[in-house]
Amino acid sequence: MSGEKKTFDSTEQPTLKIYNCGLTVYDSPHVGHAKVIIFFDTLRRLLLRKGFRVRYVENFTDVDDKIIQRARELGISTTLLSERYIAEYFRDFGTLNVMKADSYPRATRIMADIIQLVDGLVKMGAAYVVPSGVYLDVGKVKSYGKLSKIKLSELRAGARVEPDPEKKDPLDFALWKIYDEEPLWDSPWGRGRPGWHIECSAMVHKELGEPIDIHGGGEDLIFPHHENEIAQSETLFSKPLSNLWLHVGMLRLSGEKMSKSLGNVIPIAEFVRRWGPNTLRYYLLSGLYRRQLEYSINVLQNSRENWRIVESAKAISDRFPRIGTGEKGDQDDSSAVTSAILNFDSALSDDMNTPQALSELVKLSRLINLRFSSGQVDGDREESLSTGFNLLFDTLGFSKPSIPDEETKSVEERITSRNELRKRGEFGRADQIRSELERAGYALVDYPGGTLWYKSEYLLPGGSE
RNA sequence: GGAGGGGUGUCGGAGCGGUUACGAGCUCGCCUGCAGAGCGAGUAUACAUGGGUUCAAAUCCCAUCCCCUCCUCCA
Repeated sequence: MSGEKKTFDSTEQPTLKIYNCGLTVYDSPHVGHAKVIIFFDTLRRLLLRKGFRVRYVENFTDVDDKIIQRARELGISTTLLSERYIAEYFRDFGTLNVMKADSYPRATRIMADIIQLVDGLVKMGAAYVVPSGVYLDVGKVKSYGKLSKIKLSELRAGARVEPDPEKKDPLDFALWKIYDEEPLWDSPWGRGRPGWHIECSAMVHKELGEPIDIHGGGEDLIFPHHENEIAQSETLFSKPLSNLWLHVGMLRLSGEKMSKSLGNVIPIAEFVRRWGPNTLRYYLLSGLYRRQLEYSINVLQNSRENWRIVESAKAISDRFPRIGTGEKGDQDDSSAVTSAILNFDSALSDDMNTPQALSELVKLSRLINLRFSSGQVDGDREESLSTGFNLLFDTLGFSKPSIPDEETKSVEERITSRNELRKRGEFGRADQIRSELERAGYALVDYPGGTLWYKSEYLLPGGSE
């Protein structure tokens, strides 16, 4: 709201209430959505590690003009359509290793609460009823415009939509729209459906209670959505809706915002198939959350090169959990670990500086790769490079691909036969096995004690497909 | 037109008054059966432009130019 940073203290305030404005489910989730969701996922992971308890709520907008239109085109019900995309949402964000929210309220499931809020606003005189629906009277809200820092007169001057003659002021917005086409809900003012903004006010009220600690979403929601939520909730409950607002910068594709309306979207599923989930996370965290990020092959290749270093270190540290703890008493990386964690925490604590946090992860990764390549892998203490590395890795929400047991077995068998061939000097056949495994997505690294292998996102087709 | 955010080396991207951010890419070596990972050296002047403040500015101030977002639904 003020554009300033705010400090949370886990001892004074053990539980944080966070609400993120989720998706309107009429199409597949795309990488622009992932930018917001992965940001909030990382924020949650940091807060949890810092000792907070977090109650995180994210909604689905499942009644909306676009959903209705889309369902009509496909000849299916709006419920079926939104269920389909909600299922995709869970599938895609599952592969991106995003933690589940504590609750996923849906507009259609809280109609009674929505109606109650609208009714409250009408009774207070802050909203009025006309034949087309119920509108919030913006003139009754003294601080309207405080979030987006816009003056009413300027908004009116710049308005791009023709005013609805039934509204008192062109800026008044619908709380309830009266319709005669499905889907419909009964209300004291007539059958119809709710306005977009009121659903979030209702969900926050029901699930968390005002004021919440953090309210977030994409920067394109600042106006009018969040401004209107504030107008509704604060008029009704006379207390702040949220103590802090976090808005995530848009993802741009060739200079333009990636959005469903413009049709220039990359679905998450498609991205993951080409680049992998961790490369996406790395890429999205490689810029500050509040800044806009450009989507280009060049940048993605960059992220993928960085991710390669990290995924290699992950494989090494899982194989050698005591790496960097004093091989024969002469090698101890504990101070490197300590300072990496320190820098990492201070970067994230300062308004979630994920690019700096990533650089600490990469530094530790390089150190692990270095120790591995020089054979210093079996330390003698618990606290190791790999402990520190995993801490950063997990806080940023990276993941390791799961491999079915049978596949693990078959890969290991092939590696064994490759190593027998290598022993006999039959490098041609050995290399053939290696390249087959690489085509299947497995990276092989020979070292004096054997062969390390792992599933690698670097081997995915990337932008070449 | 109004509001908000940006313009940093080949590229991504921090920094926002004084220290090499970090990383990727490329070149040449080393290491390796070959790879991978790693190591060493290099990749001229990096901070949109023009003024100013200061002992000192990418960082503060003033102008100018360019880009994006919002002012309709959008993460």
